[in-house]
Amino acid sequence: MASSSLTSHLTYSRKQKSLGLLCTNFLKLYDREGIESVGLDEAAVQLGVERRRIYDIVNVLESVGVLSRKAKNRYSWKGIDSIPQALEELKKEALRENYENLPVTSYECQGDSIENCEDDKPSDLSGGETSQENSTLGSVPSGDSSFCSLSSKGKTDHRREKSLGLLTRNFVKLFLTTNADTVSLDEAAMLLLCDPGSTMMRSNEPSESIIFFSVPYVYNHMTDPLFEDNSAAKVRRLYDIANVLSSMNLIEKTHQNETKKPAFRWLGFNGKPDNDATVSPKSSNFEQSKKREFGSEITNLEFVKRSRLISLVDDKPIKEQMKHEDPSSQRHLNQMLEHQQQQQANSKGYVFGPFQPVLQDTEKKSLRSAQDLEAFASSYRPQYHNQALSDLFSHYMEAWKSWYMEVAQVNNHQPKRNAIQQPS
DNA sequence: CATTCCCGCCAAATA
DNA sequence: TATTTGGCGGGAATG
Repeated sequence: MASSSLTSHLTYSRKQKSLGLLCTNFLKLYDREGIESVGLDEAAVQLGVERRRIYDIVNVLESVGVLSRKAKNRYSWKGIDSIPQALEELKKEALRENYENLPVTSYECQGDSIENCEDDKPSDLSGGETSQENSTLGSVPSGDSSFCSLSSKGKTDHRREKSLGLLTRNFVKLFLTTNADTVSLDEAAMLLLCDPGSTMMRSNEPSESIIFFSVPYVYNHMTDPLFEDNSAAKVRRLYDIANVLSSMNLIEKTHQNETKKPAFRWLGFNGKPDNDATVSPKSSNFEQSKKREFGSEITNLEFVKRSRLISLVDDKPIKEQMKHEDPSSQRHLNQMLEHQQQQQANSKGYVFGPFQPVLQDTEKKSLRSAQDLEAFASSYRPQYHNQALSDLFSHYMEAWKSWYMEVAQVNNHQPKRNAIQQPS
């Protein structure tokens, strides 16, 4: 009770606590001179969110080079300016991986690593949810480790490296290695986190280059037999990532073909100006080095936060208090802040528009060469990162082909429920 | 109804 | 062991 809300009926909105907004605030709070390291606890307190949330954004941010894990509870701040560098790095890495897997179609090495996500779905009888603790067996140590990036192979095979960070990287790579700048949610979902135990694939002739963007109808994991109930759940991670990424204007949410399915468009660094009412909207012809600025000045957020921080800090572990103390008040406060922010931030979620649009000469040069490589790679047919993805890709290519044909022949109503399962 | 995605339980990973 | 990380999916808000 006692919610009051005399001044304004704060209609609770999910937007107010989205990861995107959180990311924006995070950036606004730390992306400035003088910051060289951030503590998770402070961040959580400053932003008024639970620890868990910080992990989320920090993980995706790290994938883009904004942060770097330094130690427990500590990250070193690299800054937004480090993004292009990181992207370049990612691109190179992606291309490298592609070359490795280029000559596909024949998996000589026995290997036959099970790799990839779990789910497997052993025979077992369907149903039976409650809890899936029988996870073991399927996931034996070693297994995947499918991603290459520098080193890190033996040692503690990050059992954990299965999502978010990796997912983000792959997601970005997808854009970096493709000339198409738009990918639908479903496609991304399928490429990044689908993994049926399928083994078929043959990919005899990839005549088409990128099928993605020429597929007549959009793929929908909800109705894909290969997706099988589970896995569809992981799409949630994509949403998370997408939100954070779009808060930095690295990508944009759109629609594949006009009233079609949702998709993401790659904006890259120095995203797009978009209608942002911050400072000079479009007066400057050149993207003069106007430095990125996230909404120029934070709202009076700092004040309140500060006060709260202080009061809490006063003399004991903040988070302790936060946790045990009735969270409603804090939450309330927090909501107010976010609300304010959001208001000033237009109703689109973009708070800071163009940031650091100019590239260094060196970087430009590097980019150029990278671009060449990319073109080369593209003309040579796109291939995807991890072998896992490559496999998946070819596999789906086949599936798509059949679907395509089917659709082309019938060309009636939407293709629904295609008999494609049971590849073997 | 379908899509988007926040919340936070609880298990690995670490200190 | 205690704490830190962070999968994972229920289910509420939103379209």
